[in-house]
Amino acid sequence: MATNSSLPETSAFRLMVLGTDLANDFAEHLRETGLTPKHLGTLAMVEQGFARTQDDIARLMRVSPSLVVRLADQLEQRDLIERRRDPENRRKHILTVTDGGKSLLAEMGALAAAVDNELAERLGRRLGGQLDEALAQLMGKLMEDRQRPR
Amino acid sequence: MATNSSLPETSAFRLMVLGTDLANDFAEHLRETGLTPKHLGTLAMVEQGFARTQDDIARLMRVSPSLVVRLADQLEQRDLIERRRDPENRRKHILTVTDGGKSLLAEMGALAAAVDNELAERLGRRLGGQLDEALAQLMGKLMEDRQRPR
DNA sequence: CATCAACTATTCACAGATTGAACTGTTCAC
DNA sequence: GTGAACAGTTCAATCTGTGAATAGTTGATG
Repeated sequence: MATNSSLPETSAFRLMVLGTDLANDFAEHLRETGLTPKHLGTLAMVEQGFARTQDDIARLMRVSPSLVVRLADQLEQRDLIERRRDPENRRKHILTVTDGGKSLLAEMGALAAAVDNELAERLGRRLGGQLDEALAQLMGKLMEDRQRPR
Repeated sequence: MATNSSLPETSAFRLMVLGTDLANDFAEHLRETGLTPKHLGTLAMVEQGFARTQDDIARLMRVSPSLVVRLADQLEQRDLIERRRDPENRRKHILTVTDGGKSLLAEMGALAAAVDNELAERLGRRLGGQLDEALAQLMGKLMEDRQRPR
C-alpha cells in the first residue's frame, strides 16, 4: 500500500504546497520593502549563525553565488546587513545583520508567530505541538546536512 | 514569551524553508520535462478534484489567471491535460488529466513517497505519523478555504 | 428584450528573478 | 613560484509571473 502513493496524498507534496503558499504570504508582506522571501531567508540564516559568508547562503538556500551577490547588494543598500572582508581569508565576505535587519526580522517574526497561532488553533494544542517539533527537527537536520557538503 | 518569536524559530518560517526546498527538488526532477512545480500542482489539483477550471487553479495556487493560461497551454502541448469548454457555461474550460498526465503524477508520486520515507526515517515512526496527520489536516483546510472565497 | 456588469479565458508587453560564463583577486598545495 | 581551487563579482540571456486590454459569455435589472 505504500506504493499507492497518489502524489497529492504525500506529505512531501503537502509540505511543498503549504510551504510555497506561506512563502507567498511573506512575499506579500515584504512587497512594500522591495524584498523577497529569499532576502528574508538570507537575513535569518545569518542572524541564526547558520551562514557567515555569501557562499554559505548559496549552499544553504541552493541558489547561485551570483544571485547571492544581488541579494546581499540589496540588503546592504537598505542597511539590513553589513559586508566586511574576513581578515583570515580575504576572499570571503563576512555578513552581519544590522539593527535595522534585526528589526525587520522581528517584524516578520511577529507575522510568523501569528501564523503559528493559527496553525495551533487549527490543529489543536497536541497535534500543533507535534508539528512544531517535527519541523524543528527537520530544519535542524537540513541545516546540518548543508553545513559542509555541496 | 510568545512575543519573543525569533523568526527562524517559528514553524511558519520552517514550513516555508522546508517547503520551498522541497519544491526545488521537484523542480530538479522535472527539469528534463521543461515543467515546473506549478505545472505539477496544477495537474495534482485537477486530478484530485480540487480544481475543475483554470479559474479554480488561479484561486487555489494564488497565481494570476494569465499565468494559468500558460501553464495549461504547456501541459496541453505535452498531452498531460485536456481542455474542453464547459457546456453548462461556455466561458469555462474544464480541465482533465490525460493518461500521460497520470503517468507523470505517478512518477512524481514515487519521488514524493521516497521523500516521505526519508522523513519517517528521520523523525521516527511516531513523530513522522504526527507530521503526516498535521499536514493532511492543514492541506484539507487550505483547499476548503479556497473553494469559494477569492 | 435591451443593457450593462460580472465572469472566464486569452494576449501582450513588461518588470523581476535566476542562471551560467567569464573574470578578478586570494589562498593553498606542490 | 606556478597552478589549481576558492569567494565574490559582472554581465548577458532566459525564464517567471503580473497587470492591462480584449473577446466572448452569462445573468441581472430595468
